[in-house]
Amino acid sequence: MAPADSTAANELLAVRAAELYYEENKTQDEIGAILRVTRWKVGRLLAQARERGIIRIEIVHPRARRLALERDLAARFGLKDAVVVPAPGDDTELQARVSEAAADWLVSHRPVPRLLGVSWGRTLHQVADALPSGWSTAVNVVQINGGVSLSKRPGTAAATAVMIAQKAGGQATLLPSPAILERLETKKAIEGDRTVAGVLGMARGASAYLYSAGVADTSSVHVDSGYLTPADITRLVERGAVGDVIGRYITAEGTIADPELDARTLGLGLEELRAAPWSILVIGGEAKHPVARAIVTHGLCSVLVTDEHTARALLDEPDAALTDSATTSREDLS
Amino acid sequence: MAPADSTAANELLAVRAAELYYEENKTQDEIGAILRVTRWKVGRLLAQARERGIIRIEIVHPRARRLALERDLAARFGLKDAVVVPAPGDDTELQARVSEAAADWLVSHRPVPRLLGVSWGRTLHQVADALPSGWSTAVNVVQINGGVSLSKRPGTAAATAVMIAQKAGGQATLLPSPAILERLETKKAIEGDRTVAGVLGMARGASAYLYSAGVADTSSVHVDSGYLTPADITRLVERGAVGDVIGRYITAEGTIADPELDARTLGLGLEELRAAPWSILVIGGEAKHPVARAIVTHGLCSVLVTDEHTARALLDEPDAALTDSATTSREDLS
DNA sequence: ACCCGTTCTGCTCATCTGAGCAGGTCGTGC
DNA sequence: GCACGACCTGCTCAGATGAGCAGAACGGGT
Repeated sequence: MAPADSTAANELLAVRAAELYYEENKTQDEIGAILRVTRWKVGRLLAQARERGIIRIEIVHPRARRLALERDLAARFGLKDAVVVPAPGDDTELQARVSEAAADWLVSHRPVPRLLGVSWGRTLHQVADALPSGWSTAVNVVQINGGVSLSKRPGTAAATAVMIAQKAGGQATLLPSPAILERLETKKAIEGDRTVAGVLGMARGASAYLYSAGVADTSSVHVDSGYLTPADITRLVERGAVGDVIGRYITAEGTIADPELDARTLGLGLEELRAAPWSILVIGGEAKHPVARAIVTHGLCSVLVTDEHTARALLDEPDAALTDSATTSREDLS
Repeated sequence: MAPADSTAANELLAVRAAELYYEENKTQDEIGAILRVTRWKVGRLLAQARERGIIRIEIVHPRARRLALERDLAARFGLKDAVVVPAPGDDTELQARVSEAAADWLVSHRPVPRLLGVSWGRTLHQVADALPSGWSTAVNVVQINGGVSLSKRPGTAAATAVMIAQKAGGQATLLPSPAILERLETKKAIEGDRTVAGVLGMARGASAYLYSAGVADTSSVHVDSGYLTPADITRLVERGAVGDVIGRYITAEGTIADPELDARTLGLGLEELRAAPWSILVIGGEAKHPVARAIVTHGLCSVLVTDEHTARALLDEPDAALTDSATTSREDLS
């Protein structure tokens, strides 16, 4: 190896070259004249400076993306696509950016889905909002899980689906049913209803699913909507639930946390999500890291739209194959 | 003007183009294919992105410099040269970087000074330390103000000068005298001494001066060395002193704060500094902003080596000459 | 002293990129 | 309805840049 002295001298030269090139907009030739080296050496110095991270290039824009993270996510979890946006400090702003990015993805995604299955929630509503009118032509929309009929703000679930369809000049088909039923028989009865069965059938044939996920805590929409009590949530958490996917609470291992409750939950199943050609998960924020990990590591989505912190959290975790990750996830419960 | 929609669409395109160009190292041609625009448009989008500040390029390195600030400083204060280094959080580190930058400047400065006049102090000592052995050939060094004979660490003033000379393979000539004398007669007597007069004469003929400056407070080396009492400092501050330059306390207006004290101070005068072809001020840190401003605005240095915060502080201050058009001149800087 | 592998240097050449220009597009005012 | 001007687009062409190569310089081992 060359003596340390020459390395250090080169590094200093590289810094000077970088300053002149990037801050002063000089050509490599001019820089060569100033630093008394050939222009080829200037080129090499700049290449070194870039490699060593002396030059930091950042794209500062709310709509910027983190392509490197996207590539890593797709490779690590076998995703068809990933979208990662920079995370602002503000959590509300973060949700907005992630939703906007999801809307962007939908707009530019080809082929355009003939029929889009959607869930509902705050995130999905923001995605709908962010979609430009006429974002596509004749995309029909179908709900894939029960709505919020008990909600304090009734109709938001329906409004989301309708808005998405309307803006694409298509029709929305709503699932006229609560998300979770109190009794299994009721659920079966509703499921057996011709209309409901028809919608579910249509939903199963959708060419893409768009959904978000909730956290298993008392701030959940399910509690808010009256479908679950705080006590239900506590029980779910005791059973290892990290959050819900289209109404179904799952554990870190990607399994149903409470089969009895799940049986009373109306809508598409996890397997249908997993089997779909395009299942797009839109999720952002620190609180959702555990659910996001559960979904992504168990193949429940094929496209992930998220923020860079979530992306890094997912990538930092050693591979799920390691057994002791189970014990680790238990600690989350305490 | 074009409709807002197209502007926004362009901005988004510009962001995508920037990502592909700077993060993915794609050519403008490839980007054009991806974004479905011509490669010329990609070039224009990138230019726009750069103009609008969407792309931020930063050089992260301890030896990096702030060339834009250097240019502004030189233009604003009529300096022959300026060196501005990025400021780390740590103040000790900052001093080290500024000193190192001063050493770098000396090493690469042409023509090499035949005789270099130096002051002393912590900063100067660090500069000496940072100089590489053999940084130049046959540069002789002469002290330009009295030393710290009363100091708790005697000899550091001498050591600084000697080290600088030694590393350049030259001779150091020391000024064998205290910095400030108690009585005017003593000062005159010493000044009249053949040796001292000879050194001072030599100092007046130096081709460059290298010095730092002290703050007018009780942490000053002069107090530490016993030349001044805290009470003296208080009196100086009352008279408007902001700090000392080669032992002489000056006000923000660039004038001698206390002529009586100044008369008892042995060494080069301010006028000699001002008249010198190369007078290099090495100064860094928040506390020294006022002295730095006094020196720089009154032409006492022709080369300034400092940190970016000090540089910005100097530049932010509206010009002393312009009273009401201060805001206008701010805009000019952008 | 000599050889060999590694790194560095300056070069050619093909490619990439920005400046500048002619023609097209759009909105505006008469 | 039409002409005008501002802006945008795609182009030519020259200058800037990176890949790849042959020879030089260097360091270490025998």
